[in-house]
This record gives sequence, structure tokens and C-alpha cells, in this order.
Amino acid sequence: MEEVKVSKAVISRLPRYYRYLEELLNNGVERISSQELSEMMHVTASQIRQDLNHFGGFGQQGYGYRVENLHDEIGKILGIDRITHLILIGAGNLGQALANYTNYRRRGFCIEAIFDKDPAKIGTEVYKIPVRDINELETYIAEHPVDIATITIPKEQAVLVADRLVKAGVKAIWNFAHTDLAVPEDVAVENVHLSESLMHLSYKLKAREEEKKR
Amino acid sequence: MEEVKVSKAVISRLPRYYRYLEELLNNGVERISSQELSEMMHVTASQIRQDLNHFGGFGQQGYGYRVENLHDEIGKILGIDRITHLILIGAGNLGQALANYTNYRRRGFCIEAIFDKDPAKIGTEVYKIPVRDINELETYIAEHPVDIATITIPKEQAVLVADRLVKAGVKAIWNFAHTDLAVPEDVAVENVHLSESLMHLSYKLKAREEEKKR
DNA sequence: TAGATTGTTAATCGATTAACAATC
DNA sequence: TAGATTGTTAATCGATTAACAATC
Repeated sequence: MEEVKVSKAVISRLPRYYRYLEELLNNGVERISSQELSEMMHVTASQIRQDLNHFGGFGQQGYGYRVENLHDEIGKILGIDRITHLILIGAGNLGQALANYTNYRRRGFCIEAIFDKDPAKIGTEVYKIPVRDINELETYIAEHPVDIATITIPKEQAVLVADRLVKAGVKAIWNFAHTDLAVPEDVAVENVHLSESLMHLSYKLKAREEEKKR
Repeated sequence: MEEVKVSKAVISRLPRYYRYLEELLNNGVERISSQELSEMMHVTASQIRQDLNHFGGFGQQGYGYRVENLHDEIGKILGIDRITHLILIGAGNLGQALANYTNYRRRGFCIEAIFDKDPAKIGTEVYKIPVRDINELETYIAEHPVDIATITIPKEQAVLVADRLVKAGVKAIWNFAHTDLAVPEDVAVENVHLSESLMHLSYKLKAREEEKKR
């Protein structure tokens, strides 16, 4: 039972903690102190303890944290202790890249259908996942569990499909289209704006060049 | 000539401003006030003005901002007013998806080579871009301008390739591997951790479900 | 028990918002 | 000129860091 309000900044750090704990777990490390973890991750030990305590005391004074326990607890907080059903909208390069991401499954993410409007693709399979007609979207959602819909189609169509997804009752959208989606409050959207990410990198590169000149 | 220190938070918002200004430009809008933009973008007008003034006064009292001018100025700040040479490491699904991103070119990003270790891929082309042997990486970099290297290979190899890139003099890495890269201070890294993004979405979905129960 | 390290409070730092004088 | 809207300062808010008592 977590606290009422946890800040966005804290949440955004949880997946990274999870990644490092998974690594430690794979390396057979049993316990870790906030100090050790802080050195690995290049964040302050204080922040780690503060972050984790938003969700309860996972550690033990004088000992530190049990890696497996902390890993599992963060997994629970992130909701990856259960099966999450995904569908992909768009069987293009990016959609295919995501379909092939076998690691997801390990964390409970199962991609169960891909939708496209291209007749040449409909009826084929991408990494064993059937490509369906986008017209069947609503029927499919009515008949199958869908937790997350991933959008990898151009922005104009993305906006229309997002509306259809919302109407069909989907509550989470992973959006790769280069646009913001307007959805009701009870629908979660996570944007992956690759072109913005690249521009950000361009800025950093330029800033470092200018630094050097001085 | 911008100010010495601009906060990370401000920088991370610039690409989104750029996207909205591009949209306005395409729609033939000539001027915009911080108030109007704030309503479109769902941020405060105060924040917009504060953000922009880190880089100089682009507006005009009583009038607002000229869309084209502001668009171009932000483009300059982001370093997309010039040609940026990219190479891709990894010709897998994700690498191909990025290679096919024609929109980049419009913003000065040119993908000029792809590297892979798979003999079946070496010598072929992906969207007109030649796939080269990863062994030729250093030779290629010595002979061609490379501003940004994109990494879309598994993490173990990614760490090794990143070291090679740094040694070869590359100053910016767009990293899609599921790991953090250790690089010198003068090398810029932008991470796109898709699995972390998906976990974040999983959290939001779960949080909304719990909200509803109450 | 003594030592180590957490959980948590208090202090600092930074970022956002509000307000308004400057000015086009 | 009068109205509008910026640029900028001050006030608020939130997040990070430091410190240390609690406790394993």
C-alpha cells in the first residue's frame, strides 16, 4: 500500500534502479548498501534512500538492502509482476523492431497482435505475431485483453487511431508518433519522441564544442 | 551568444517548442503570444517566457513572437541549422527503422553509413545506405566526418563499440542499448532506454487502476 | 555490544509560477 | 497614445542533499 502522492521525478528513476538491481541479481550479489549503489549509478546515496522510502522501508539498518527483495519490490511498484497484454499499431520497421524485443516477455509484456492497413502485410506474421487488418481493431479489443497499445504510425493517423483506442477502452498508449495525443485523464500515455531525443543530443554536442572553444 | 549556464530542464523542453513552432509555421501562422502557445502546449506562459529568455529576447512587447524567427532561433540553439553526419552501429530491426527515418534529413541529420558484423548484411544497402563491416569502423571514421554514432546492438557489444567510438574521436553517441555507457566528459551521450519507458508506462497504468478503486 | 547503515527530519538548492514595470 | 505582451524580478513551490537519531 504505497503513499498517496509520489513525485514524477521519483517514478522516472525506478526503472533505472530496477535495471541495476537486475544486473546485480544476475551477478549473484545478495546485499547492497545505498552507498555502494550510489557509486555504481552515479547518484547520491541520500537520493536512493529517499526515493525508496516513498514506498516503504525495504532496507535494514546496519545491513543495507537485499538485492532480490528490492528488485522484486520495485518490480511490483512498476506493475511488472503480472502479465501485460500489448498490441502494436503499425507493422513498419519500428513496429517490427518492437515486436522482436524478446526481452519484454521476461518482464511480463506479451505482444499478441499487430495491426496495419497495408493489404500486403495483413495475414502475414512478424516474429510469430499475426498482422491483422486495422479495421478489426475494435472487434479484437472487445474480444481480447489489451492493456497497452503501441502506436508506430505517422502522426496524422496516430491521432485518429488513438481516439479509436480510447473509445474501445484501452487505458494505456505507448506513442512513437511525432505528436502529442489528446486523451482523457484516465488513459496513460508514454511518449517516445525520437526526433526530440536526437535534437537534444545535437544540443549537447554543440554545447560541448562551444565549451572547448573557451 | 547564450548565457553560461542553462538548466537541463529548460533544454529538454526546447525540442518540444520546436515541434509546435514547426507545426504553426506549416499552418501559416505568423505570430504567437506566450499565452496562446501555453494553451496549445499545456504549459504556463510564464515558463515559456522564462525558458526563451535564457537565450535572449526573441519576442516583442505588445506583439508576441514571430513564429518563423522563433523557430529558426531555437533550431540554432539545438544545432540543427547545419548538417550533422550520423552513422549507425547495428543493421537490425531498430537500426533499419532509424535508417528509414526520412524526416531527419529535413533537420540536417544525414545517415551516411551503417555498420554490422553479420557477413550476410555487409555489402548490402538499407534504404540506399551501405552496410559496412564493423571492422572498418575506425578506418571509416578517420576518413569521413562523423558527428553522431547511433548504437542499436546488444549491451555487451555496445559497451565495447562505445569505447572504440570514443577512441576514434566520436563526440556524440545516441545509445539504444540497455545499459549506461561510461564515456569521457567531452563525449555527449543520449540514452533511449525503451524498456525503461515501457516500465514507466506500466507504472502509470497501474497507478490509474488503483486510483479508480478508491 | 559495537559498528554499520537505514529511515527521516531539516537545510539547501533549483525550478516554476506570479506579478508587474518596461516597452513595442 | 492606449493596449497588449514581453522581459525580469520576487515569491512560491518542489526536489535534492546533508545530517543524525533510530535500530538492526
